[in-house]
Formats: sequence, structure tokens, C-alpha cells
Amino acid sequence: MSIKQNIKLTVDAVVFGYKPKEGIEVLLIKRTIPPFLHSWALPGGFVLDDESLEEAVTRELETESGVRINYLEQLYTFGKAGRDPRGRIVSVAYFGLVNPTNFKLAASSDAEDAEWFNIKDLPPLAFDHATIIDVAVQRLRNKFRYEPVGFELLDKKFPIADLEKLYETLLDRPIDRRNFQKKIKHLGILIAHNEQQKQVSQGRPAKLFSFDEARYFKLQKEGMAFEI
Amino acid sequence: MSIKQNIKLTVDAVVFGYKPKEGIEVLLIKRTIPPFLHSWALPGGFVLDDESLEEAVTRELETESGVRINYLEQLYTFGKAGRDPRGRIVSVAYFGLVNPTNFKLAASSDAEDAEWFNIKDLPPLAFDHATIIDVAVQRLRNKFRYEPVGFELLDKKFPIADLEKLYETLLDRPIDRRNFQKKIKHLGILIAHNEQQKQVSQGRPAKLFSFDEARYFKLQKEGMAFEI
DNA sequence: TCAAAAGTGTTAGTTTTACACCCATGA
DNA sequence: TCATGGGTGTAAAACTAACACTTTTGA
Repeated sequence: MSIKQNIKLTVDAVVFGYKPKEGIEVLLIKRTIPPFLHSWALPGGFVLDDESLEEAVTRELETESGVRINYLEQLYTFGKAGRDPRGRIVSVAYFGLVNPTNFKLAASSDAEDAEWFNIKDLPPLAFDHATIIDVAVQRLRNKFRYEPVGFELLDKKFPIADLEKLYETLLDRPIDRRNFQKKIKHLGILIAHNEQQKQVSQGRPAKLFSFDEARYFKLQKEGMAFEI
Repeated sequence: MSIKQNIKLTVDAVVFGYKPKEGIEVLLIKRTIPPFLHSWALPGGFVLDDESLEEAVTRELETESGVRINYLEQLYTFGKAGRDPRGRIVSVAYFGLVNPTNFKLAASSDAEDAEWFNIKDLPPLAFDHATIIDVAVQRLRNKFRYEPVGFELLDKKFPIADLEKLYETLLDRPIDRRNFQKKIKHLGILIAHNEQQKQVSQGRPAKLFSFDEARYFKLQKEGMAFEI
């Protein structure tokens, strides 16, 4: 190839987790190499010559934080000159969802530390990672308006109130419990179980539901309009 | 920078035009250099070291086809190894909309020819450009469900039927004229003019409308739910 | 028996859908 | 005067929004 081009390519992952008690969190790692040594940053790194972009993100996520993820979509490519002090570096950012209770975070060789941070309370970040997270948060906040959301974020079986809280968090306003249930049940994505939540706090124990995966993924693919 | 990485970065543009009579068309150029010499392909090319991705697409579009565009959004980044026979080349694809009647296509130095092709009738394409166009068409087909569409595609002043035909093309089914008008007028994005369409064919001449740009761009930013 | 959270229906208002006749123009 | 396409309203049905009392449990 005769082209002279001095651009390097990286990938970064914005992985969101949801805890009904805490809200929406994002996975950050603490850098062990300059630039931005010891700063918090998104997991990510250089793409190898023979791996796909998806393989690169998955690999970096696993080696830097121990998180193995099954939902990842491409978010946006950030390519402004000057976004990295080392030179011209273009980064393809990915957007992931996980249930954080399924993992023990394991900072490994490439990262000093890996932690969940509430998106309302982020530390100073390396590079333009704050911007990338902003874009990802917007994407998340739009996503649930045209596809179902929750499968990757909640436990396998969950009380309907957890799903409702997720939607309240995304909408950033209270939702009427009865109308929400009508709407969600009408979508047909929930399966009711004859089990009740083990008591964690006071009050009447809630019935548990899970997602009807076939219908959930069908709606995810086809799209829908969710308005509440 | 110590990293050894042998990946090159290109940009490609999927520019859609709309002609009420013909439907939705995409701008293609005929290649003057190998690989895929003389094949039809998307306008695009290598990113220069000191330009942003947007600058790169705009430049390539203008030099290859003479199209100067004012609506461009990033579409997706295609990075599978093997998508380009010259080596590992990652391409950031952009999505653009123009009114094709505003331009004379001018194939220049870098392209043998530049032409509009109906998206239902594409020639064989270079690289993975057919896939890229597929992704762009999906994007276009989703776009009008959550933002207004038409401003970049139609004439400044247009009969409401042109807008309706655009939506029918995107939805790929007929729309009730009266309900469509109610819906669109209710959005408040149209300004009625006291002018009538110059006769092009038979029948009663239509009133002309234009977009209320302030309101149009407000809805575009905020999003909306369009269902008809 | 009290406090906490879950379960559950009805009504008014709004939105959506389906549907057909008359009007202005050029041929 | 005919053919073509444009302009326009109403009624039934579906959906959305607002609202409060009862039940189950643990403390």
C-alpha cells in the first residue's frame, strides 16, 4: 500500500451497569501507563492488525477489567485531531450493557483498578472520555424509546418494580405504577413466575418476572414506540 | 508513539437524494484507480493526517462528485479484516442527504463518472459498499420515526404531496392523505405560502409549503414520535 | 398493629383510524 | 366536459393519563 498515513486506531468501551438501589453506573479503569498515568479512563486500547474491532474491545475489556460482555454495539468514532497527546489517534467507541451483580471486577496487568461509577458522579477522566460517556448516556436515554431495555441489565428474575425503576432512572421522572405495568404487560415481553422475591426489606414480597426472550429480541429488532 | 500498527483509515459517504418521481437515490462514483478499477463505489478515500473525519468526507465528496453537502452524520465504522484487498483498512462511513436537483454532478480528476442510482436498482459495487449502503438505508428508514425528515431532500417550497410521497417511499406503503396532513400540520413544522405549484402535469395546482426551520430543527434535536 | 411496598380498575380525555365528496385546472 | 390530482371533516375505536384503596409481609 503506497499511502502514507500516520493515524493509529483504538477502541474504547462504555459499559453500563444498573443497580436498582444505586442507578446507572459506568465501568472505568485506572491507567498504569502514560499519558494520563493513574487517571480514570474507559477500558480500551489499540486494535491489533489481525483482529476485528469487536474482538479488540472484547479483549481489552476482559484483560483490563475482567468483564465478559454479551451485549455490545458500536457507538461512535471519535477522530478529532488533538484528542490524544501521543499523536493522531482515532477511537471507535462501543456501548455495552451488563448486570454488574454478575461480575467480580478484576483489575489485571493493564489496569491498576477497575470500578463502577455512578454516571452522575464521575471522576476526572483521561482524553476525551468524558465526551464519549456523554454520547453513550444520550444513546442509552434514547434507546428505550424504540426498543425494550432491561434484559442485559437486570437479574434473570426480577420484580416489576426493578424494571420500573430502571425506566424512571432513564426518564428521570416518576412513572405511574399501574400505567407502566399495563404498558409493559401489553408488550408481551414478560413471563410471570410463581415465585416471590426473597425479602430484602419491608413490605409485601413482589412476584418475579423474567423476559420472554423470543418476543424481547423480536421487538428489539423490529423496533417499537414506547411512550409513558 | 511506540505502537506498531498497520491499519489505514478511510471515510466513505452514502449520500441520498430524493426525487418525488423516481424515489430515493444514492450517489456513486466510478473508480479510476485499482482495486476495483472502473467499478461503481461510494465516494470516499484516505483521511489525511491533519484533517478531521468530517473534513475528509466533505473533501472527498466535493473532489469526486462536485456535491457540496450540508447535512452529514456519522453512520458506522466498518473494520472487518479483509474488507479491502490492499490490506487492513478501516472505513468510517457517513450518511448525507441532499436535494439532487440543486446539483450538477461533476465527476472530476478522482472519478470517471458520478451518478445517482435508485436504491432499488444498484450496480455491482466495490469493496463492502453494498453492505454500507444497506446500513445507511436502514438508518434512513428509521430516522423519520423519531425526527422530521425532508428539509434537506425537498425543494425549498414544495407541495405537501411531495412530502407525503417521501414518507410513503420510506414506509413502503400508502398513507391516507387527510390523516397525513393533519399529523404533519399538527407538528407545526410547515409554513403555508400563497403560491401555487406551476403546472407540471394535470389536475388542480397544489399550494406550496416550506419548513419552519426553527421548529424543524428543534424537533430534530429533541426527537419526536412519528407514527402513521 | 403499624409501616412499608405490592397489587389492582375505572373514567375522562386525547389520539388515531377509516372513510368520500367537491374543487380547480389543462387537455 | 372530462380526466387528473388537490383540498377538506366527521364519527367510531383505541389508547393514554389521572387517580386510591386493599393486601401482604416483617418489625
